[in-house]
Amino acid sequence: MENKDQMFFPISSPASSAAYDPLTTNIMAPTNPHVFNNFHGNSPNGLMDLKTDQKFIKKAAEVKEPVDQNGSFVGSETDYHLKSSAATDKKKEKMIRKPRYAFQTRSEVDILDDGYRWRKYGQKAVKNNKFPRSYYRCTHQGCNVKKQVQRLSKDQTIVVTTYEGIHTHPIHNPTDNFEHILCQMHVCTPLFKPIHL
DNA sequence: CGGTTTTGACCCGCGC
DNA sequence: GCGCGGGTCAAAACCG
Repeated sequence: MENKDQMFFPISSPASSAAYDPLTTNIMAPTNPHVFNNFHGNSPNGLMDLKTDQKFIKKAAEVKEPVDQNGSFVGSETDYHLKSSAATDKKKEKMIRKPRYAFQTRSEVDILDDGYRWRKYGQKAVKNNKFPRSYYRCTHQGCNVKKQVQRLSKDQTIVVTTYEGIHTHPIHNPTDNFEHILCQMHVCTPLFKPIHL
């Protein structure tokens, strides 16, 4: 497969903007507001029939890596099953997982501003990858959406962002953000597809 | 001073 | 049972 770039938004980003400032960064988003509206469940033709109260339990096989050997995106399905009666309440709570969606973009910066405000709560080294994975949580009160951001080791220009959960509130700064997005884009939306994990 | 980032520790599930 | 890897916590540092 030589055409692996077709799934990406090639984004020309100012290399100086390496640091993430959610209050001032309005550029370099990989997608458009319609896509992200799906994440808080406002879209009538919502993303793959999301349900806001969807509750699953993680099966043994968790999603490991949303990208295949070719460097192309893979929407490998997260394996979920119903609660086991044997588990304790606390364990059950821990095992609940929300649907996850991964985006793959080509960008010089790790943090792609999607209009929401995020707080970083962790960073981990990833096996077989010289780049760390960062963990973020939505800062909006009551919104428990998380995302993970990491680069591919074999192509450091590619950033994989994995979202978990659905926003329960409107986008932080939709209009300004989209203006910048359009300015930054080289390719348009039809090539961009969120994949259900 | 309040919100965010950093980072080591901790927990848990899984494979061997 | 043990080690490894992924994910989260939380205290300290940082910053506007």
